[in-house]
Amino acid sequence: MQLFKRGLAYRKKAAVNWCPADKTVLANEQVIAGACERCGSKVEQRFLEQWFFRISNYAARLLDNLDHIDWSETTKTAQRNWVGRSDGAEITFRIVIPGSVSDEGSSPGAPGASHGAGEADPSAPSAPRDDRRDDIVVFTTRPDTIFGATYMVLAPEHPLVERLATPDRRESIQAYRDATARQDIVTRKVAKEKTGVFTGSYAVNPATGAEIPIWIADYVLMEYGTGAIMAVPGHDERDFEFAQIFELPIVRVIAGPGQDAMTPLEAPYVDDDAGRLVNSGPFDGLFVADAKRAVVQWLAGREAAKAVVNYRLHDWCVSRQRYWGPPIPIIYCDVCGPRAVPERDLPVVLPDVPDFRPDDTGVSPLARHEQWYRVPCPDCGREARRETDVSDTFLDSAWYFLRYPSAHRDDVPFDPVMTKRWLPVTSYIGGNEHAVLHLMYARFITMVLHDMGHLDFEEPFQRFRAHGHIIREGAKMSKTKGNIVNPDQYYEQWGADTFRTYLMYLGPFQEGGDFRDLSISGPRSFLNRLWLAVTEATTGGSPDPVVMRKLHQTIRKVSDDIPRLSYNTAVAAMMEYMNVVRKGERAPHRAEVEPLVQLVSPFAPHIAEELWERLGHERSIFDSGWPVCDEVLAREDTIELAVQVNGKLRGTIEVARDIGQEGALTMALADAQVARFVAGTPRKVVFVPGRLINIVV
RNA sequence: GCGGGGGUGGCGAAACGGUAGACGCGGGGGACUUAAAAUCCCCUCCGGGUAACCGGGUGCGGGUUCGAAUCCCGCCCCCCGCACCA
Repeated sequence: MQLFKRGLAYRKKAAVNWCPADKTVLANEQVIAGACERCGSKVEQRFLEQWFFRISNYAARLLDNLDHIDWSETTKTAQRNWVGRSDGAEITFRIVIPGSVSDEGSSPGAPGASHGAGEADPSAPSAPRDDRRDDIVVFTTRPDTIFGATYMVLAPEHPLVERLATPDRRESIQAYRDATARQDIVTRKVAKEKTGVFTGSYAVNPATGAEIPIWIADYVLMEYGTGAIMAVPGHDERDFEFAQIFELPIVRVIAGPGQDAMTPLEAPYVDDDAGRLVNSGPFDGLFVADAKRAVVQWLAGREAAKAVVNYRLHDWCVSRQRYWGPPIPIIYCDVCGPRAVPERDLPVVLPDVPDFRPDDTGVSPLARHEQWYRVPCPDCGREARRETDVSDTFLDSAWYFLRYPSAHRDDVPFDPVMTKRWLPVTSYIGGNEHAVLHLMYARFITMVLHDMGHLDFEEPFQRFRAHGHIIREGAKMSKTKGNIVNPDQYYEQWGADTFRTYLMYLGPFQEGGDFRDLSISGPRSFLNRLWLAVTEATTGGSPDPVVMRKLHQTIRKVSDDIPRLSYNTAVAAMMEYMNVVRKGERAPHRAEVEPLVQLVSPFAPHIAEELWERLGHERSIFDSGWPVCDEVLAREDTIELAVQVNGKLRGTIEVARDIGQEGALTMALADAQVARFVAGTPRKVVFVPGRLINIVV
């Protein structure tokens, strides 16, 4: 509702995927090769009035902020690609419709006949017309190639198509538009053999003055840029393919290394770093990067072009024609238009109805319940009706983290004091499949709430790390694929603590891998041995200093590893310590194992809590704090120093921790094994304190 | 096609440019036990050698360095995202 009031929520007609058998709208992800993922029926395209959020208004911020937040690089890259910034220009082309009043007497002839580039005089470009109604604006990232634009393509849905279609072409154009509309949204956007139809009309290339044919083709999408392109087959793969099929002229306007302006084109030349302009009048010889600016500037002087940034990011469609979901809180009044439901009437509660399934009309199940949707207009009191669509569940997940600390408040979504204290989220871990959905939506909603003054931060998650995915039966585990492993069987056989510890120990947290359950007995026996060590621990005498040293080294290691998400090495370190504690048959001292129970507690909380109680503590282990490494106790007095000769390991020597190079060299040379390889005086000695000494001979 | 992550024993994996394979699984041998479980002790990268040791070894080919799994250049393969976005 707040988005609506700020003009960030709006309604428009949009194409959706519709499964005729399941009678439901499908997400693009649920359409596999043009068919419904569940029943295999051929999916159709339908046009429905839907609610959208203007996330595209935030494209620049969603992109720029990525440079300042601590997220996995892979997730940031996915978001950058999704937002998809393109720097380019909009260029205006004048239209020439044969036989109409705007036809200025030219005789176009057949498409592609004699409308090549380069024959016009670019120093005398055609003057801009006052009447711009019939102009076509295209978006391009390659304004430098305009001298090679030999035809134009509009999306079949482009509103000017009807005007451009000459009488002899109308029928085939309508047939093509119908065929395009019948395609489902997914196959429409998949690269395939190019198809298209000539409209019969022409556009004037503002650089060359040439009249170039205007085609429609479904490889141009209405929703990106302006829905129209200038086609440069000499330097674009798609245009090249199209031009070959329909025998349209292909002109070279950029030459790169190893090919000059005369070499015939067998494939488009798309390198934009090394190329220089040719056949481009005053711009010949310029590098592409410079030409981009120069051409736009030149055309801008005649109001035929302007620099433009385009984003791939589309507005977020939030309407769902389902029963289960939060009803969109809007009331339609014939007089007042769409009105927000007054705050005092929120939330809009779903009616208790028996028939909540979608039907084949494509409208929401709620639209069948007149007694629910008929309400008076909140402004004028006249008869009005509720919106009957519900909102996308992603809308809820886009702000749930704001609600969590404030779940006790019934009167507001989130408590300002709690929000200030707990948010933004310091560390967030999730699947990378959310990189462009949940994580993008949550950032957008947070930015909006920030702009409205409700939050003092605009990024919800300071740090994000993506966990890996466990692969099973060749696929990522998922509920819809049915290849999940049910943890219940593991809880029963091994216990939840063992299973948790095993999962953390399995491998690097941020990488995935194939599922296998062969080695769960390792973590299990570790916990068994922990249990024995703690329950058999004595309090008499004093702890073994060697064991205590290892204990404090382990505290340091585990404390370092957990924030790095290096859980597998943390568990390994604890196992390693356990091997020291339970060496032989000796009963460990209590001081040797008590801090270990605390280290284990995040991994095996139940056993840790139980052992903690058996150690005589009355309060929970989770109130006990975290053990701290005592660096004095952890320090080694003597170390093993590696001895290399010419970089090859020839032995190790036991030396004082802080031994210097001189002492180490003397001891190393005294070692018989080392001496065998050292003949004469060393040419060079490399000494790495505490690590190794390398004698170069 | 574009982008990201990987390639190390029989397996999962460790390793600030500094002793490759920690830790665990699997395998082999042994102690305790009537027996089993649990526990405890050894061995387990490859080749040679009774052994001490020697040689080789981190996908492939080069390079930098006293020293490379790690850094650089050029390849090969696998996984994951995105993709007719002008």
